[in-house]
Amino acid sequence: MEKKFSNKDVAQLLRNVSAAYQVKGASSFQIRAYDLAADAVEHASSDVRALWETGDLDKIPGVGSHIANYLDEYFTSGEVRHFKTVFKDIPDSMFELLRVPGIGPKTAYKLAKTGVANTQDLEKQIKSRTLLDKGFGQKVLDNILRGVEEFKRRSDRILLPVAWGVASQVIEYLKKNKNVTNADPLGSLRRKVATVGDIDISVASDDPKSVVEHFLKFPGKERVVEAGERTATISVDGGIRIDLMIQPPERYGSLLQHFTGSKHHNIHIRRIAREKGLSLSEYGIKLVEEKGAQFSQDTFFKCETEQEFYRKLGMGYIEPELREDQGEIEAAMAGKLPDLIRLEDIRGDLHTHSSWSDGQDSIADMTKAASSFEREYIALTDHSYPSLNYEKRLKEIEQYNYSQDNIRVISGLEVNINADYNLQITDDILAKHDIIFVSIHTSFRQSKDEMTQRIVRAMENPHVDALAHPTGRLLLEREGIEADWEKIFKRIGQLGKFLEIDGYPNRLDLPDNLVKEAKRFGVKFTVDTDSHRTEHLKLMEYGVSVARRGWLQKEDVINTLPYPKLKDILGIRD
DNA sequence: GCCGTTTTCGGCCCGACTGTTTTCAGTCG
Repeated sequence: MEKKFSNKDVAQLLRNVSAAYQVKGASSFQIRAYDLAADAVEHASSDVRALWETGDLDKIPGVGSHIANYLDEYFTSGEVRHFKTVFKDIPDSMFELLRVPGIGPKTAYKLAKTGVANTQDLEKQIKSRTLLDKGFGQKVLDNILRGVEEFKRRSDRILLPVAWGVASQVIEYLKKNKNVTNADPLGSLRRKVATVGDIDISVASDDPKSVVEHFLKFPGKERVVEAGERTATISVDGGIRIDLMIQPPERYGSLLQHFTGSKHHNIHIRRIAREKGLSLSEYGIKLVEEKGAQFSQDTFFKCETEQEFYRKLGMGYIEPELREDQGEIEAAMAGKLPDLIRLEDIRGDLHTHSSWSDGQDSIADMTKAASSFEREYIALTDHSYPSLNYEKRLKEIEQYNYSQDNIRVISGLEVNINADYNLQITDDILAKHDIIFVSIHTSFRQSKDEMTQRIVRAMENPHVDALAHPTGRLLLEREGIEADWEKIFKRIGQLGKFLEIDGYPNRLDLPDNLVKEAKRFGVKFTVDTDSHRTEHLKLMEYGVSVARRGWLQKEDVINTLPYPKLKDILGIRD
């Protein structure tokens, strides 16, 4: 029951209203209003139902008085009378068919009306040619069928590092064409969102035709979805779509800016541009009407770089990770953008596992590998299994520190917070280690109040330093826990303790929006890999990308400190 | 339906590709 009211469910409801409006030919602005509200709800940093409870629904940008009233009715009674009339005469199957790529509201409606029950039925009916004489041409049906096949195969989203890997291969391949002067990822991938839907790539070239031809021959290609003059789309293994966009080098900045998004960021800056009489596109900045005397009538700025693009709009350069319309535009205009943390700022990794618990490699191997990444220190934080021989493990770490001076090894543990609020092991064992992470690994579905208490009590234990992967989410697998984050952040801030940003690919936890929130409470962070084998140690960049999306600077993150300072802050004795 | 540093009314981002109803609609990003 509770699931029906998640942000994702509410967003889906609003998208369905938008689709129904499109079928019924409502005003395009009304349609867009529902789409924007749906996006805003889906990406809101708070639970939409919690906002409703406190009467703060209209604080979500894009949700105004009308939609707020409808949602009030929805949360109160489970349905909305107005929406029911909107959905009248529209078969339910339309909304399922909409999930197939290439099928929009109009087509979905038409299919549903001809009696297509769902995607399986759609596939069957296309193959048995029953739809041919019902207003669909062969080419359209072929295209839909390919969409259905793709839909069946693909999972909704891809983990950031997986997408990054595919994109890197494509970019490397593209650069083999001598007409390609530059190539970069675009979209949510470039903004380093935790999961991405498809892969967009930009290319700077004066010979787009040859680049498109080259792209269509990419070795991993499954099929060509479309191919034009300066854009093309292919799909690769697993139904992942790769979009290519090409502009000449002198417009490359405009292209990057346009397709990096986010949609909301671009809508906002275009609104600001319009107020200045400017129109923005992937071709550049164009003067549409004279307002003030800054520009002559025929001015057109192509923008070779994004820096130039933002400068022309009177803003500082906005890093891609910030482009979510979460205050970065205002900050850019006021010259108050943060100086974001970089991968090079990281000096050590504070959350890793060895073969003492569930890791694959020995402490010596983990440490050598960390040293090869030029880390100054590494904390081994094995799980606090009750059966572990803690004394022997501590001895091994101590001896290892004596045996070399390339890297400092810090003795640590990752300790479960039990459902009864107690920690997995006793304080006397905790006291013998230099860093203690606590984390939730059981009873994920406790009530919000219990969960909040559980975490706060654990953090109040004087031996505890940091909360590891705070929400416990597993991307594409499991939702995070429900807790009163504001309360938790406030308490951790008071205690002067730390929140972890876990960079493990399917965690990326604390999530970026909560990172930004926690920073407001003065909380400091540690960005770690949670490595379980030596190869994982290189995944630090993904943790850093979460930190950047959360507006963190170097000084917000304790493992940017040199060891002597880190030692002080963690209270490590010699 | 949303929204406000000239506005509570009158605007609302911009363009590519495909198929086909050859002047445009549908879909996508």
